[in-house]
This record gives sequence, C-alpha cells and structure tokens, in this order.
Amino acid sequence: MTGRTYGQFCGVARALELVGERWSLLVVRDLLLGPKRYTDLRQTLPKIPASILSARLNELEQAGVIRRRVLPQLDAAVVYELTEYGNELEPIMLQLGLWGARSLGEPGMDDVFTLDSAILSLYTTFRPEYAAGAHVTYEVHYGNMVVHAMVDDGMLKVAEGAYPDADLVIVPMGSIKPMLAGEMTPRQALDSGAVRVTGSPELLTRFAEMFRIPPAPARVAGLAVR
DNA sequence: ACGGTAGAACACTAGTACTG
DNA sequence: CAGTACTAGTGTTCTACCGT
Repeated sequence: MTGRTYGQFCGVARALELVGERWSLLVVRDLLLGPKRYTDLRQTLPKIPASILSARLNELEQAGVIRRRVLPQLDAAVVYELTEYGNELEPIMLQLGLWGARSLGEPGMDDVFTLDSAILSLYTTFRPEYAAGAHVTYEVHYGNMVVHAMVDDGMLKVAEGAYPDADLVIVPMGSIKPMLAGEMTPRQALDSGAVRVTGSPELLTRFAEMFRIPPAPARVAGLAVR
C-alpha cells in the first residue's frame, strides 16, 4: 500500500490500494499456507528484490493484512503471518487463481513453480461437489517436489511430502494442466505418457473430475498466453 | 474533443553495505 | 544470519501542453 490512492469511494479500489501493488498479492498467497520468515519468502519469490519485499511487508503490515511475530526461540526469529483480515483473502485468492489458470499457457524457461504453488493449485482446482462420498489419497509429483492430497467426502487436505499408503501416485512428465483443463482425457494422458501412475487408472479419472480448470476464454484458447 | 508528445514523478531492479 | 536501507540506472505511468 503506497501513499497513492485511486480517489474512488469503492471497495474494489480500496482493495487494490491495500494489496494491488506489484508483488503484494504473491506475498499474501505465500502466507496463506502458514507463517513464513523473510528468507522463506525470498525463496518462494526468488525474483523479488530484497528492498521491495521489505517494503511490501511493511505496507501489508500497515494495512492490517499481515502481522510480524517474534518466535519464542533462542534466535528470536521473526515470521510474517496473515491477520484475520488477511485470511479473509483466502477464498478470493483461490477464485483468482482459478480464473488466472484458465489463461495459463506453457511455463516459461525461467518460470518457477514452488511447493506452495503446487499445493495451492490443488486447492484452487478442487471441486467439492465432485468429491462427495469419495475417500481417496493422491500423491502427486512435480519434478522433485511431492505433495499429497487427501479427499474425504468433499473435503480436501493438501500437504507437502509423499504419502506411503496413497491410493494413486501421479507423476506428470510435464504440466498436468492439459488434463485438468480437459484438453486431454486421463486415458489419453496415460496412453501418451504425459502422466504416469502407480495404482488404479480409474482413480486418475476421478482425480481429473475432482480437480478441474475451466476452459480457457475464447480469445486465448489454444494460445500460449502467459 | 481527441491524439501526440515531452517532462516529471514514480516504481522497480541490481548491487552493496549496514545493523543487531 | 536475517532484515533493512541506500544508490544509480532503467522503465513505466501520469500530467500538462499543444496542434488538429
């Protein structure tokens, strides 16, 4: 939040004044999964200059979106976490992420895909109405990152790491987005080698039903718009 | 009223140094 | 080591002005 305003008595304008600066929402995104230290944020946002991160943290703190907390440890580490007000951004961020995902093309050479992004992408695309009555655990590999998603009757819990008793282990060879966007069926993904699984292939079909990206908008359909 | 342009202001970056 | 602050350079946006 800088000193500048849009000069409009409008909630959207106010929201943009609070979290609309470059990098601000990505800081909020990375704090949705829990408190982080300054250096954690530098790792999840490798392209943000230190001075900008410092400025954004101060601005978001002043805006009441995040708070600083000193951990009761010997090193007195400082962590940043969302306030109650900041936490109210969670459903908005998930909706925004899903909206943006529709226009995602292929990842760029220097694009980063962090563990947090992997976890959030599963929350973003999850459709509870398609998971009613389902009790299944997936382990998903993204390169050397592994997350697991536990679906329990319309509820979802995603966490870092492998899950030894996962019902299905999914290993995409590239981006999993074409399958989630319906650009290829789970069967096609398996047959083409785009996705490899350990477990019943039927569970991959269920996965593609429960985790879904709506079709790309017509203007950018089929384009690698980034 | 509209479009183009120049200068000012602002935002961002990379690098470095400083503090506790 | 974690976090902050500063600087110089670059790019972007805003504003005022001018001509059509």
